Amino acid sequence: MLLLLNLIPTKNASMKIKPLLDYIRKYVDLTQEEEAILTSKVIFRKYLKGQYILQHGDVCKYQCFVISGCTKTFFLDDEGQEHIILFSVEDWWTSDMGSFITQTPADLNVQCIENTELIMFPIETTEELYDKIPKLERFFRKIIERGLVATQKRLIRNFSLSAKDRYLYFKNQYPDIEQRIPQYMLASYLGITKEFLSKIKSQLLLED
Amino acid sequence: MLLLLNLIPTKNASMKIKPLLDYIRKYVDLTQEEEAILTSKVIFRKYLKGQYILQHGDVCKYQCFVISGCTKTFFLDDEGQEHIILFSVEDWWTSDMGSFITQTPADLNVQCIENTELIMFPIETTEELYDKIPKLERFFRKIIERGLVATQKRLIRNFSLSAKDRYLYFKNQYPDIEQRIPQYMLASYLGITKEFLSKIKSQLLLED
DNA sequence: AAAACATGTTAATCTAGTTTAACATTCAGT
DNA sequence: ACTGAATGTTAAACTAGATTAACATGTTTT
Repeated sequence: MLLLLNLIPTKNASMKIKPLLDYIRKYVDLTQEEEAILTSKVIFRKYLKGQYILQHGDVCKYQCFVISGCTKTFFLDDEGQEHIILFSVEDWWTSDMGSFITQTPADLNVQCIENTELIMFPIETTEELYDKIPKLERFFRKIIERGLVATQKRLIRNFSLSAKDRYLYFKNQYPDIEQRIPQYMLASYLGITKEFLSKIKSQLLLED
Repeated sequence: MLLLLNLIPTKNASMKIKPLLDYIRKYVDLTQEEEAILTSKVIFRKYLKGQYILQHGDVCKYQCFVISGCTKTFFLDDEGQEHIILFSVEDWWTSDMGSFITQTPADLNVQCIENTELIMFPIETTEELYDKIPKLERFFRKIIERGLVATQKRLIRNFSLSAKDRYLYFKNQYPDIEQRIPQYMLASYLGITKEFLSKIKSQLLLED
């Protein structure tokens, strides 16, 4: 019975793709035909907690939209230290853009820290999709613009805020994410050690 | 005589815009008509050393391509400390993308640290330009993708490299820029104090 | 040529954040 | 219920980089 249901891809796909279409609608208006073309060109996929969507050294073949779950994007420095640069939850994107646009081996790793459902845009169909649906190119331009601004602001925060203020900013900006991830991963994201994050939190508890 | 020459805008413009057209050609191929439309929609402007192209609090109305000269993009933190996030020289871009895309007051300042010649893309004609020349939207998508990757890599470097290694990276990546800017600005860009940069440089001199 | 200002150096003291290591706690697997 | 692995806390010693301040050099302005 379950197997049978899996043989009806369009119905299945049209339900799963809803979060993405809702998201796209905030930026551009697609016709029903355009939505159908889009649906036919993307890939739905589930990963289990711990699985890698992208591994350092592999060429990044997809830009991924997260339907459910949570991923961490990180790299390992020369000492093998893990540095998390992004958590992606529902309605966020993940990939190694550098690897994707140049089709060279990735510096970054993307690993699921929860069971995760994704919609993947394969590199082979991306240009075709832009040609067929110029509005999608506009959409991607806009979200990449926003991505650039967000990254720039993060850079600024790292320059100008103390570790404590970066933690408070994160807590305030993404109140739900803190509950979903281990503290040592948050410490890595904030650019500090887990011990120091622990110290910051106990200091904050004393303050009020 | 000089005045007379200035009355021939097209010829003037067609000479000045060459560096931009050469730059665009690396990403997309424009027809002669498209190049002419582009030329008619952008603004050429010169600034003197010290002048501001954008000031914190103003809404950013332009994305600027640098033909000659050098600008610094910076912000002031709560203590009034200046943090430089970008130097833009020939063939680089500058603006406050966050302010530009949302048309809200800028966090950033852009100031010329040399006499600087720019080509400015005004916000009012940008969408029109994208509609008339979809290849330009592709062009901007591509350069913004590259901008995002560069910013992300800078974030990674700030997390994983020591001040010394960040300095060496800069020196290696932009050997000519170091000669054009005062050390205290480079220190600000690297996220360290000018005194510490001075120490790093004297340490490096001792090393070999 | 002097004054004034911008930039650079050196060195002492200070601090934010790291490292190490010992000990709790939580939670999954048997 | 027991064990081991993953995660979290605390505290001491340590280090990268900041701060302050005194002095040096260079470059505009008058």
